[in-house]
Amino acid sequence: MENRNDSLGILLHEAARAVRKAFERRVSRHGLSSAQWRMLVTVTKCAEATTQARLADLLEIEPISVSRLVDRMEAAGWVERRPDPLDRRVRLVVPTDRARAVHAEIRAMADEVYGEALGGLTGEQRQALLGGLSRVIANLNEAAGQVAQGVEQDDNR
Amino acid sequence: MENRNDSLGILLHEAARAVRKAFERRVSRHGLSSAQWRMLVTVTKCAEATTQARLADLLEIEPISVSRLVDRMEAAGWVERRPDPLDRRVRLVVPTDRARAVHAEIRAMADEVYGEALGGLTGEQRQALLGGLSRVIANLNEAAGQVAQGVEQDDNR
DNA sequence: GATTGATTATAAGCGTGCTTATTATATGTC
DNA sequence: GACATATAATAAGCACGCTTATAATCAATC
Repeated sequence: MENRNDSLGILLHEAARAVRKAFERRVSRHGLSSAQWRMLVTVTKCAEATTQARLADLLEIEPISVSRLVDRMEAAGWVERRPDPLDRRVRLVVPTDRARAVHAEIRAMADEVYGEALGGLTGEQRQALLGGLSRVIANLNEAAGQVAQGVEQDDNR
Repeated sequence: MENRNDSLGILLHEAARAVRKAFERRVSRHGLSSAQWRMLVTVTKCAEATTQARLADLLEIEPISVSRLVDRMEAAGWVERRPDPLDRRVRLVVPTDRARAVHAEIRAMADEVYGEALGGLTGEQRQALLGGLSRVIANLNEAAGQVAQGVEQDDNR
């Protein structure tokens, strides 16, 4: 505890876990995990029903992870799966009425956790923290892309 | 590319994952995961053999998580378990010769990842990021401690 | 119409964390 | 010495991420 090794990796690991646990402690009476909350936010944000493949893209997790997360959330009554009349491969995911009902409440809890986490930091320091995190993500994702696709010519999007 | 909802929780989650994956990609030929590397650093730092309970405390994970992590690391030849002559409940954990041999090399890889992650940030910005993370951890751990105390008082009718 | 290749979702199995419960051993008190 | 309590390690089973592999369906081409 005293002489903690404060390397970037360990700090990120611990901070992410602390936020996750603080959120889950607060939301425990709803029985919603942090990963499920991320899913619920994303599903709700998409105005209409959403394919699991699109959810995997938005959440940046693998399709199989979406599949099992939706399994549990469907069992818990947070989302429903509906067949797509246009494509029989697809199962569209939509939030349940119950999910829509508690959305604002849980959103407020999440904001409360963020406020608690950032307590004692000035607006400038908060900006520096969030900006630094964004930069770290961008740096490493860029590097990952280069490694994955080798030395490929420039992207023409 | 991805201009997304940059809430603290999501940024932390993604940054921690990006660092973890960047590290594991680099160290993959050693077959050492990020969690195992944290364990190895901690075990090596403790000059003498260490109990699993102490490791759980240092790593801030549960004893059962240590037990299974050590299981896998023992099978992979990174650490050994030895009986404690003074207390037959205890199994002392020590790094193997092989672990000591590659320690410096992997340390360098980790530093490389951190450098890559922090690329483009000034020294001041890096300080702000690391300081902000420390503050977040401290804020939430303090809050968790208070909640734990409250529960203890409330729980006995 | 049949074949080929993508895409969508899922299955199987693993790593890492958790909660809760169990076993073996130490330790303090009568 | 016997008993109650605390501690060290592990077991069982779950959530959530991953890799690799498979079935069903769609789209395009022959």
